[in-house]
Amino acid sequence: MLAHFSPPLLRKIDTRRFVRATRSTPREINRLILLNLVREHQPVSRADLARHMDIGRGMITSLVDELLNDEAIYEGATIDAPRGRKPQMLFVRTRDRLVVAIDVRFSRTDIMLGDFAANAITIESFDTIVDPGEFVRTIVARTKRLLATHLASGRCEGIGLVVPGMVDQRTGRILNAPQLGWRNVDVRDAIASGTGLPVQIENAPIACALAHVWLGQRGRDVGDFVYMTVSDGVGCGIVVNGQVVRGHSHTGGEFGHIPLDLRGPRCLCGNRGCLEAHTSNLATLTRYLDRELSPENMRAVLRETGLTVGDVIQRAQDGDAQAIAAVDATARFLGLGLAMVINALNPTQIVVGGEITAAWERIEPIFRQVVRERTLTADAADTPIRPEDAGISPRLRGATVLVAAPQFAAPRLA
Amino acid sequence: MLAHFSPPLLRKIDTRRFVRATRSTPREINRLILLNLVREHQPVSRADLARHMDIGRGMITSLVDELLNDEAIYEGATIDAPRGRKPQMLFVRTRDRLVVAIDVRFSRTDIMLGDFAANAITIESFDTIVDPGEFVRTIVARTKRLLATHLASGRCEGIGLVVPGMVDQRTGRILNAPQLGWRNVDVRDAIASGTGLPVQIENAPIACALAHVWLGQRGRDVGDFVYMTVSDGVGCGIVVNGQVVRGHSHTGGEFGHIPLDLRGPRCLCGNRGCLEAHTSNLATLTRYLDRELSPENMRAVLRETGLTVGDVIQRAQDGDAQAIAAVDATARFLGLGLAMVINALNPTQIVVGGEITAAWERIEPIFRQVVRERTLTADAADTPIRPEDAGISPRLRGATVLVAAPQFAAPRLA
DNA sequence: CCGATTTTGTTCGTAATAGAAACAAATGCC
DNA sequence: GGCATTTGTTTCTATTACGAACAAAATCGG
Repeated sequence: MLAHFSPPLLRKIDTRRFVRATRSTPREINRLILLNLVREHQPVSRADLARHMDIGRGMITSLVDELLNDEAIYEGATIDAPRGRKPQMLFVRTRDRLVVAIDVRFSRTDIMLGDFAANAITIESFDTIVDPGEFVRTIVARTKRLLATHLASGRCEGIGLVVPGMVDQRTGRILNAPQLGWRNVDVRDAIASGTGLPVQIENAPIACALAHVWLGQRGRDVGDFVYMTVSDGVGCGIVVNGQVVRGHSHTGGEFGHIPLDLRGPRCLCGNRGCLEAHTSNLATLTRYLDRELSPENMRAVLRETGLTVGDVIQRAQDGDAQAIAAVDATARFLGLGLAMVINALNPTQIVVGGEITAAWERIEPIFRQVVRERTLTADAADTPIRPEDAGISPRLRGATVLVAAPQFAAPRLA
Repeated sequence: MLAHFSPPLLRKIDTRRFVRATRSTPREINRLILLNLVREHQPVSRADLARHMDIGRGMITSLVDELLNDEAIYEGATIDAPRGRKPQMLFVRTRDRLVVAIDVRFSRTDIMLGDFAANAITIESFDTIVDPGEFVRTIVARTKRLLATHLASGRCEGIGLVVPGMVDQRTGRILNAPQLGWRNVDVRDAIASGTGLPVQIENAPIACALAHVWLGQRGRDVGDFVYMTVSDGVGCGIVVNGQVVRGHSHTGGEFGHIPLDLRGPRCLCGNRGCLEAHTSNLATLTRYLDRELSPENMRAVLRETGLTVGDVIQRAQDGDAQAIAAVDATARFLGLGLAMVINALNPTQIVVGGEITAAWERIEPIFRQVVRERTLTADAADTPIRPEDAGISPRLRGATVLVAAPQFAAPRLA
């Protein structure tokens, strides 16, 4: 008998769109498992793989031959062993498989040429173009130039595009990206036909969560966690049972617009008291400036003062009482948001990304206290909450994963 | 190549505990698909199944023979057809496969002997026994008597136990059931050894969600939805990507203790302003009585007045202004809770269970208005919200499903 | 230096099984 | 009663997991 989930998740087979097993199904599954084992244990020998999979070495030879043929993996040097024939090590091919990763933000757009492991070859940056047609033309031109310049580095397998908004995965359309003013815009197909490359598009928090799943530390359990971005907006990428939660109409993870206080500050979404209106960069900034947060005066505030949250955090660290108060208040509200996520989903951990993580040492004890007060069990209260690792933009890493991960992801079956 | 999720869910294969495919894997998968097809399309012929699965009839004959041998299905009569040989219909065996379903609530416990389709043979009810040892002895004795009395009805395949609290599926222990005062109590293994039957235990909202998945209308999409119980407590059973969400420490779905208003009424959990403190039966009742909701005076209020939410709803329907105000307020707060769920998970639908559904026609327009105000897209605002169908207790149906569903659920693979 | 030992990787034979096609059975129609 | 039509079974074949034998490559001990 096949093993069932252990806790039983009791997934019902959808009798309208199931995937039947064929004679080649076991081979495809095992080949994929093998590829993932190489990915996580490389360098690794065939004999090691046989032990990991509890399968004969003969089977491994045949599966490895297929993967070598497909250029999914390659053979490296033999390695010293204490006794016996020296094993030949296997590696996943990443260096010469290229991805164009694009991160579109409110003011700036980054475009990176990198390999399958999200190692950057070049990064360019330019002011975000709000007109969709112009945006597509620029992306196509820059992509072509990048690839022409780095022709020798390898073959480009696709373009990953991360946008600040909701994406309909079926059509590839951007349903709503308030920061860009885009509603029901299709840039995916235009870029794909312009460049001749497959384009994957995804909303930012989900892309960051995927980056964490696929490029996080080896061996870390990433089956159930939440990635919370606290930046211009506040949103969550949710991973449950190893899979991303997109929601029925692609608007899952919008914890940012759950109200903390019905009498709270006005939010850009039009309501009052949203989590986002309490904890976004703009919320912290306006709190520091003692101004009202509203769609109307937001750009004005930014222009007049030229301040960013980074500045407020810096001033807080320099002892500015007003800045300390503003950041601490953000930390308290963030605690309520985190408690909300914990109560709703009880993830193994929450990863927090965004500028506010620069003040981690200050905010951590504050939000932790609130989380303790607002959760029901000791385990839940102790849910690990970590800041996103610094380094390459998690969104560019996410964009890369959009192209690379499908080659490694588990198939749908039954 | 195997089909990938479409939208790509990019499930990463867990390289520490994957399930490898063997030579018999395709057969087991296809056998399970076949069984589910019979379940959803019965009565159904072999030729029909071959068309559904896009597979040769020979294959079907052989798979059906296996299922007949295992007594998972049975052959019924032949059916009239316009031309050709009359098809022989197949059915899933449910009538003579028995389940003891137990629903433990705050004051009463129900125990039902039913078949695999949750058709009741007998239902008994008794005052809930709070002492775990005494509880186990009573359950064991009643189970034995039930089975002895109805020996002829079939073979009992297990006991399903639904409790108002968090359950650790690994150990089967009840971590915390505030209404019963149980903390880290193991009744599962005691009942199992006392009766010699396998016992499945689950928390109430998840069990109700599972009942909806497995016993809901045929052909309805149940891959992404939330079951919200609004009763003594307020909790959610979450189903995402076809699977139940339990959470890392088994405390997922606790939307009831997310605050709506930090200055709101005190909640039994110790905090202020929880959704539950605004919308539970007790919250509605105390609001009607204009009393404060608090752990201390709650039982007193119940004893003094002898009132239930049912009474308040009845009075509201009879035109009692105070009752109308109380119910309408509950509806508004419920709207905030529903909006919270929609923003967080964007489910295809939300099913609401509990006494409050008796006032559906009154509360529906009120919470719908709040949901519209507090959601971000038109699709989200229009999320179908339905009351639980009346009839057999959804919790007893859930208890039955705990025993029956594992025989039909999709296997873990890769 | 050479055989024994150990470990890695390959090849080959066997049993199981999906898939296809032929066959048998049952029914209505002309 | 043949013939068409549909259902269900049987038979055959190509594929493939699995196991075992085999070959290769290294160390070690005498």
